[in-house]
Amino acid sequence: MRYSQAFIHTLFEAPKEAETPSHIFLLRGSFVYPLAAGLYSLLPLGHRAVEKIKRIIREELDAIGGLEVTMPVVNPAELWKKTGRYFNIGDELIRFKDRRDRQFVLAMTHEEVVTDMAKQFVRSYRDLPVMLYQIQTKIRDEARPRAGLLRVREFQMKDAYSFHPDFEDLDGYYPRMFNAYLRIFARCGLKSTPIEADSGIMGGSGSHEFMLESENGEDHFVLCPACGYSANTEKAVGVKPGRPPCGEKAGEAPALEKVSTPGVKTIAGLMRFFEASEEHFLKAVAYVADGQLVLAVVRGDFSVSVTKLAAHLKAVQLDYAVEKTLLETGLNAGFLSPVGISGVRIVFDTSITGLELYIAGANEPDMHLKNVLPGRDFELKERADIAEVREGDRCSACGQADLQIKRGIELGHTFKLGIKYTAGDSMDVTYLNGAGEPNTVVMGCYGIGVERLLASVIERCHDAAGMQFPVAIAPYHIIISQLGNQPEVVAMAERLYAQLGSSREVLYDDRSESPGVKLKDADLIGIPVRLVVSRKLEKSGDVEIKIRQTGEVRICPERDLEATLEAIFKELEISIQNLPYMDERA
RNA sequence: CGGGGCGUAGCGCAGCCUGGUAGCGCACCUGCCUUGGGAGCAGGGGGCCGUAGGUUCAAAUCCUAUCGCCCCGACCA
Repeated sequence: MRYSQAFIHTLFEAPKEAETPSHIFLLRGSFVYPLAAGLYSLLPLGHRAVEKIKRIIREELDAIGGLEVTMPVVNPAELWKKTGRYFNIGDELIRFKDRRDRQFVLAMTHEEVVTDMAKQFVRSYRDLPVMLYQIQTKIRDEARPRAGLLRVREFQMKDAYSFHPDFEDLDGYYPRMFNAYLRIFARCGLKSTPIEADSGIMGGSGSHEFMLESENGEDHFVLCPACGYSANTEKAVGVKPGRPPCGEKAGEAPALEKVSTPGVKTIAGLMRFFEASEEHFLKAVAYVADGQLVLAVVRGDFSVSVTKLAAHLKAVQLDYAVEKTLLETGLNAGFLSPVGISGVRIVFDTSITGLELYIAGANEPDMHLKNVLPGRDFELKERADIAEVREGDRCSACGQADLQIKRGIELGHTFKLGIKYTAGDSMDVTYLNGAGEPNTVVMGCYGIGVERLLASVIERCHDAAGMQFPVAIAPYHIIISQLGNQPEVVAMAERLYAQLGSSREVLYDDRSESPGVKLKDADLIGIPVRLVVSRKLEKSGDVEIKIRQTGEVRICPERDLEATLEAIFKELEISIQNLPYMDERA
């Protein structure tokens, strides 16, 4: 492709809205063009890179028996009502009516549609297992799109769904998908960290998110440097350290004491007032879980994990309680306390024990309670792990090291769905087993955001000058930068373009721009191999080869060029195939 | 949805406080010249100052409303 015809319009300066590297370079490099918040067109370069990612995904999924399909984005609402998601999902799901006033949704994922297909066609155990996948547009009215392609409202997702005769078969299949995911990300040049993810109300027996460690990610996960335990902070369990002795012995506990704390509003203020550190306080937070008021209580040095609390309560909808709700129940926002209230479900975190004294709110303005003893001053009935794990908490898996908290981008998610969508009270999908008895089909589902994967590669592979694509997903393999427009230079560049074009994807920069412009553009768009043709080189019959990733420069006689390039590409491609985590294939 | 910031040429910005003929750099077009890291000279085109009201003789500038975009948070199958 000739650069002058390639619809590439790079930007000298980064548009001001862009802050993360992938966002900046995607815009500057003419890969994407923004249409509205979280909506992007893919320009020719971006489109080519995305198509290459899709090809890798197809190869890996086909290799584990996947069958590609395409399902509609417009779905009848009826189907989504059957699984309950029409009601359970908030504004993120776009709902609308057609001209006949029939209700529809724009699919944000395709469990309903694919399960409907399975219901129609899976009759016998002979039809199982089967894995269907598609690479299709997903629409989600995200509350806050951000960072270019990292979080958008319309994107292409590879979503795969597997159907199994029983949980055992799903458990057997799941590692194959797990490893296909590792291979897909590795082939894109990324080392992904699989972490345990929340399964919450979804039930099922397991879920993994594949994270790319990145400061610009929006997810947090913990990692144990000793045993490798890793999990989303929403789910991760750490050892909660006991608190240092506070001078009082529980056995001879002093009586509950009400203390006036006029004007003391903040935790910091209370700590000064009582001359006590955070862990001596009870922190109570009020939520409304599916319409029911719930008080969550954690030790003062922890915070409530909304995900863990929702999972514990099996709640579909969990929101902070508004002050009005609290007043109606006789509770006082800001001075919430488990002491002396009734008729409200209270969940205590496991950090709270009946052996320590605490300071708590008094449920009335400007009053706190001292010497609060769980078990004596309130019933310590419902205890669960509802606190968010913290950096430095001891690993609960091995007990050997302190957990680290990392930021990451979620590249993909695999999920043992179980029978959430196939159960009798959902879409009721059954097959006949060998004995002629009806059994419920068991499902798994697996997703990868394609454009996010592209952005993630750039987050990881770039320098100050621009992107540095691995060969496998670069929009072109080679860029020929013709410097100078003397006839013999042009002739040489044209010759190389014609010659190399048969075996490689070549972008030929034929513009009559100054050398600086061409070289900067070549760096910016991250083509792995750059060939320079100039008057000086032409005279000696040489071509300059520069490898984008390493910056290595070689001068090569024209007659040796093809062989040299093949050797270079072999090396570049092998260096990806040989990454250590490729050995994790099952 | 809460907090903050920004809307002036394709991009980056100045002008706004203190109202009075809309500017700069890059990009774009024409010509000459130049070709190893975003060249030079000359000429040229491009604007409903986000939108709508209001104040005023006069509004990019002051007031009100509204829309859009970005960042932080909440939320996120």
